[in-house]
Amino acid sequence: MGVLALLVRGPGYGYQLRGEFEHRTGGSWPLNIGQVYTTLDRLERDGLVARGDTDDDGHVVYTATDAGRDEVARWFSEPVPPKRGRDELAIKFALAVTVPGVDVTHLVQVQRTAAVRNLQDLTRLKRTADPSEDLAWSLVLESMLLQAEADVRWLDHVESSVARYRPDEHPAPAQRTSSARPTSSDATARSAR
Amino acid sequence: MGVLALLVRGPGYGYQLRGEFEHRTGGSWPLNIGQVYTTLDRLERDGLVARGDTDDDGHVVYTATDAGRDEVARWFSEPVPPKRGRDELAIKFALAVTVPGVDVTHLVQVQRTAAVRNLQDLTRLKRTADPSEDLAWSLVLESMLLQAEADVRWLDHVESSVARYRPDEHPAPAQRTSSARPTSSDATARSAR
DNA sequence: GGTGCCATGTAACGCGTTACATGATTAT
DNA sequence: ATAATCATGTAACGCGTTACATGGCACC
Repeated sequence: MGVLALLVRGPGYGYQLRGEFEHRTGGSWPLNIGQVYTTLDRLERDGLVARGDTDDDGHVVYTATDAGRDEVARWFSEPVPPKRGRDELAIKFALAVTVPGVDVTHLVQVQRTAAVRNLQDLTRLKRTADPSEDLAWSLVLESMLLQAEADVRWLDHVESSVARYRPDEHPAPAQRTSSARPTSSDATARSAR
Repeated sequence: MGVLALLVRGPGYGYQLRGEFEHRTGGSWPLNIGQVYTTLDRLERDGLVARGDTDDDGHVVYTATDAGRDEVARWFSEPVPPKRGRDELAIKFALAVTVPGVDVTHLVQVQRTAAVRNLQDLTRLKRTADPSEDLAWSLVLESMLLQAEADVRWLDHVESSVARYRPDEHPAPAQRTSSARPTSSDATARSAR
């Protein structure tokens, strides 16, 4: 659908389409060039694009057909399916709390470290992006940022849940001074510590 | 890895493994039974599980090998790869603001409606879940909830970004009469020509 | 005369999805 | 009896990923 949508803008050829797609995502979503051509083949097979003659520069130019435009219009008018789960992070912890002998607390630490680092990288990237220049890229960046924040929040939730419901798998932090442990509150503040 | 991890708990057979996996996710992550068997074949091929004889009830029992246990242990010790993008929602909007003639504001509305509904469904589900009973399922539920919340937040961000940086594509809500409200059919018609 | 980018492909592999086939046991 | 559930598979299809092959062109 991404390639097809780009062709709705106007005719184009494989190599160029990859470049435009990757540009919209600031290069963070590498698109294999081989797949672009096989995708164009499939789109042609399904009657969504038409392969034209090579242009003056020898490029193999494809054009969206009416059926292709309809398909894109439909894609843009329908919401994406709710995509139930299939998040690897969630699956991993769902199984980690199921399989005995897994140090869930340690796993939380490992994952949070990775998530926070990811958050920092994205924040750094954000400073170099200009939404008035590359609106698509800045939107994608913000999407990844919010996703990373949600990951950190969820990891906090996992940690406190394990502490609450599986105390035996949660070796207490030695000090039983005060249980002034923030249960689930501000994830961003905690992760910035 | 999910099937393999379940086998680390102890021997099991295909049908049973699917049941346990789906139970951990409250049935919200349907696992095709055919794939379970092909997956077991592959795991056996790779030496991660061993196919034993059929038990007293005639079940084909598989057992995790040492290599399989190592593999699971490694999986649980390493963070999930950051998974750059590939979020359909983000891709859709990145292209929506790229392709001319797409009613981005309307698309935001459609997506937000779906996201909010999703949020309500999940919240309703959450009330029926007991974390002390099904910790895995309640963690997965919370993951989906936070994801849905992040989606809504991001959609708000998209809307305000479009209003700020693409004011021409953001028709002001100045509907004083039976206004010419841009509908999906308008978007379809526009992009289909 | 290399190095690197532009440009178009082909081939192999893995795996998720769907559909279908088959038979045993259990419930109504 | 018959419908549902348990249980084990096979086959076809689509598609993402990776690797490889080929050739033109530009730049140093």
